Formats: sequence, structure tokens, C-alpha cells
Amino acid sequence: MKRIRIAAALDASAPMDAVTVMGWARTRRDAKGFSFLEINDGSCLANIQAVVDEQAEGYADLKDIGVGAAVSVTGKLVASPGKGQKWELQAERVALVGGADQETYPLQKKRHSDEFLRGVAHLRPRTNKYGAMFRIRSELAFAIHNFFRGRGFYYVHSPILTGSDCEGAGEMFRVTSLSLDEAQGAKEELRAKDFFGKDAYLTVSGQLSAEMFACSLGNVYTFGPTFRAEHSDTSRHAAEFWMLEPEMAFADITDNMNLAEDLLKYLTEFAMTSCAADLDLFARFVDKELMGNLENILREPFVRLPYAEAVDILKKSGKKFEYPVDFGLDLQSEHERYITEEHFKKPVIVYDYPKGIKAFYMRLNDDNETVAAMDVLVPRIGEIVGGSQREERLDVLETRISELGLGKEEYWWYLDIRRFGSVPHAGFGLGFERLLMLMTGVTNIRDVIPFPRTYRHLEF
RNA sequence: UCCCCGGUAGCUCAACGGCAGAGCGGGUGGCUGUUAACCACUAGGUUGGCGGUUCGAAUCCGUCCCGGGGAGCCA
Repeated sequence: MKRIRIAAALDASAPMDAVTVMGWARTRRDAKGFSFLEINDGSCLANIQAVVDEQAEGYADLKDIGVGAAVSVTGKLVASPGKGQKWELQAERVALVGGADQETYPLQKKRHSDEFLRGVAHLRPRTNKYGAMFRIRSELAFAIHNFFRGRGFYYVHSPILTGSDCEGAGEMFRVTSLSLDEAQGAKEELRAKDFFGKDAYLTVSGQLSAEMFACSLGNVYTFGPTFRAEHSDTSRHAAEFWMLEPEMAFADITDNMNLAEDLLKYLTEFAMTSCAADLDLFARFVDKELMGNLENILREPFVRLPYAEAVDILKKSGKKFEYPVDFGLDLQSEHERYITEEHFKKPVIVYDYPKGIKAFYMRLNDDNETVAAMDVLVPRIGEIVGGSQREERLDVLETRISELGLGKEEYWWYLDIRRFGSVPHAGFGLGFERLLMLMTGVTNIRDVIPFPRTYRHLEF
């Protein structure tokens, strides 16, 4: 089947003969003796308009070609006399490839609500909005690889199955090969019977793996699915999501902040230039302020704000917050939003958090009170990046582990990297879905994932 | 897990204690180089489930289910 993608056809510089387009009908407008058929094949947002007159082969099939039907049209690509499109396809032959019953096909020739489309997630990429979304998702994934490859980072495939329950980032999904019938008996017996002979989980983070490889290959990143069994039922959480986690050896928290800022600016610029047509849909129909917000990311350096100063700003704001503000307490959503949306009105990197509210592996600062952690806060999303310089001193790390009541044995390999050729290193995690929400103005994570998995929802 | 809002035709919604409606979509016919075309006709409902109050419930109450928003936790 020789065919031309619609994106290529609409981009033609001259008329063409014997062009075949295959795709799904978006709408059909009948006139006496001929019809306009709009076809989309997913290659771009735009449809191609085919003009089918009654002489064309297969004209009789046209009555069965409604919204959603798969069709093949062969003809001449000619300049369109009508308004709204440069090129159109003068059909010589039309064929119905796969019909769609108009009474039961769920998608109509009009706008649907996001809630409704979630119920037909298998069909929603056929809509303009979700087609655009998933093209942008694909493009930005490639942009991430481009960015890191261009800077000499290696892509590490961190494991998805893990035997350590100490990745330290929330509730984990347990993985077992035992059937429900076999899963009876004492814990030790079950472990012995199970596939790995020990407890197994789905990863919640690739960070620990990335640290190991940073301390070998230098600069690396992981980018893949991660899983959290939190009962978080919100528009910003999913049980399965993609996370990007770069890690750099011989790097400190400032290098880390620079990398995060460069990355966000690169991806923003990339989206605006390489996904312009698809992004425009979101700017027009989803978030009127989208382009302004994206330009705001590019325009100026991000604010770099020590946690202690953030607390001062919040205390002096005169704002009534639901949750208390004080040194040593974590910043709540409302606080982060105030700082980035109201006070600075641009991305803010908050760093040097009190050690009590951060993970054990973050590097203890000389003040003995704070750790070299950094969060990038952006308007509308809140925290998009969270990272730190890692504790590279064996004794300090061991003390932190025991302070927090964690078992040293579990971490033997993690500690080994501090035992043998330890170096300062730093990295961060970026939620890919939250990045997509930032880039498109979409406010629900379920609408930036092809088939979202959330608490109590495992459909498709 | 907690708080708030909602569930009525395929979709988006109206009716808010007294005969269940509109727009869009579907079907049929017409018309036009049309642009989410246009015009006419037409089909389509156990008002989320169960129970209660009432002469009478889509409407009030209870409960369960589902959807949305917010919070916590985080990415």
C-alpha cells in the first residue's frame, strides 16, 4: 500500500498526481453530485479535504463513510479554490477500508468533554486535542534524549522490578508470581515459594541505580515508568507515570540547579518551535495564557531562593494560609503556589531545606541543619523538579541512615559507592506528565497519559 | 483517606414538589465549492441504584455507586 502521510501532502510545494491518502473520516459534507470528505491520519493536526465527485470510482460507497470510518482516497493533489486550505485532494478513487456505525460510534463531529473522553480512551487520540497531546508527548520524549545526548549524558535503563523496598519514595506495588490460591501460609514460606525467593516490587524511582552509573559513566539519566501505590486521588497523581532522573558525578547542588533550569528552558523552546501547530490548539482552546506562561519560563533566569528566605517571604506576606509556616515545616501546596505565582510570578528554585523534612541521601550542609536539596516550583503546577546533591561521605550517610531508623544492610551496595572512589554527585527527578501539563496547560494528569492508571482505575 | 460540587436523551445542559425540554449528534428528504456548512421532518428517557417522606418526587431525606474539584502525600 503506497500512501503519503497527510502532513507530507499538506506540506507539498507543487501539485502531485496519483497521491493516495489513508486515514479516518472526520466529516463529510455532501453537495449535489459531489462531496467534501475531511480525512485525518494522525500525522498532524490538520485534515486533508478530499473532493469526491460522482464520476469518481467508489462514489457509491460514500454513503457509508461517516465520522470515524477508515478510508483510502487516491487522486490529484491540487491547489484548493476554497478558503481554509492550500491543498486539496481531487479524488479519482475512494474506498471504504473499515466502516463506523454512526449510531454507535462514540465520537461526534463536535467537542467532547475530557471526562467523557476518558471513558473512551481507546478512541480519544482520534480527536484533535488528544491527537495533538500525544504527538507532543512523543516529541518531548525525544527532546529529552536530544538534550542529554547533546551534553554527553548516557541513558541508563534502571530496573522496573526491584528487590529493595528502600527506594524511599512512597508506597510500592508488590510483585508476585504466586496465584491467589498459592498465596496461603506463613510469610517466610511464601517468600521462598515466590519467583525471586524474596519480596519484589515495582520501582518507585530509578535514582539509586542512576547514582551507581553516574559514579561510573560520569553523567547519566534514566527515563522510564515508575509506580506508586499511594491512594492519591488527585488530578496530579497516577499510579504509573514516567520520570526523568539525571545524575551527575563531580557535581554539586549549583550544577544541579543549572542543569534543571537549562533542561526546562530547552524543552520549552523545543515545544514552542517543534510542536507549534499542536501547541497552538492548547493555547486557543485549553489555556489562553499558555504562550505567556511558556515565554515566562524562557525570558529570565529562575529565582534561586534558600528555604529560610522562602519562609521569611511567606511570614511577611500578610497572607492567611491554611497551614502554618515556620522553619522546619515543609512547604505546602498553598505556600509553593504563593511563592511562584504571586510573589515572584516566575519559576523559583528553593534550596537548602531543613534535614528533618528531606530524604536520608541528601547531602548535609555545613550548618548541620539543612541539606543540599532543591525543588523547582513553577506557576500552576507547583513542584516540577525535586533533587539534591547526594551525601558522598560514608560516615555522614551511615549516621543519617541510623538516625532515621533504616537498616544499613539493605543499602550495602548504595554505601559501597561511598566506600570506593566516592565523589560529590547530584541529580534530580522530573515528572514527565507534569512537564506535559506545564507545556500544554492541561490540568488533569489523566489527560496527558495514553491510558492512565490511577487508584481504583485500571481500564484499557 | 478527608472536605466540597455533580449524575436528566448518544453528547452538553435546562426544568428545582405538580404533563421531562433545548441545542448538538443520529435517521430521512432538500439545497449549496462546502469549512464543527445550511433548511425541513423524524426517532430517541425506568431522570445513576436501592430505600424513605408526600395526594404527587428528576426535584426533599437516607444510603450505596460513579464523575469532577480541593486537601494531605508526592513527581
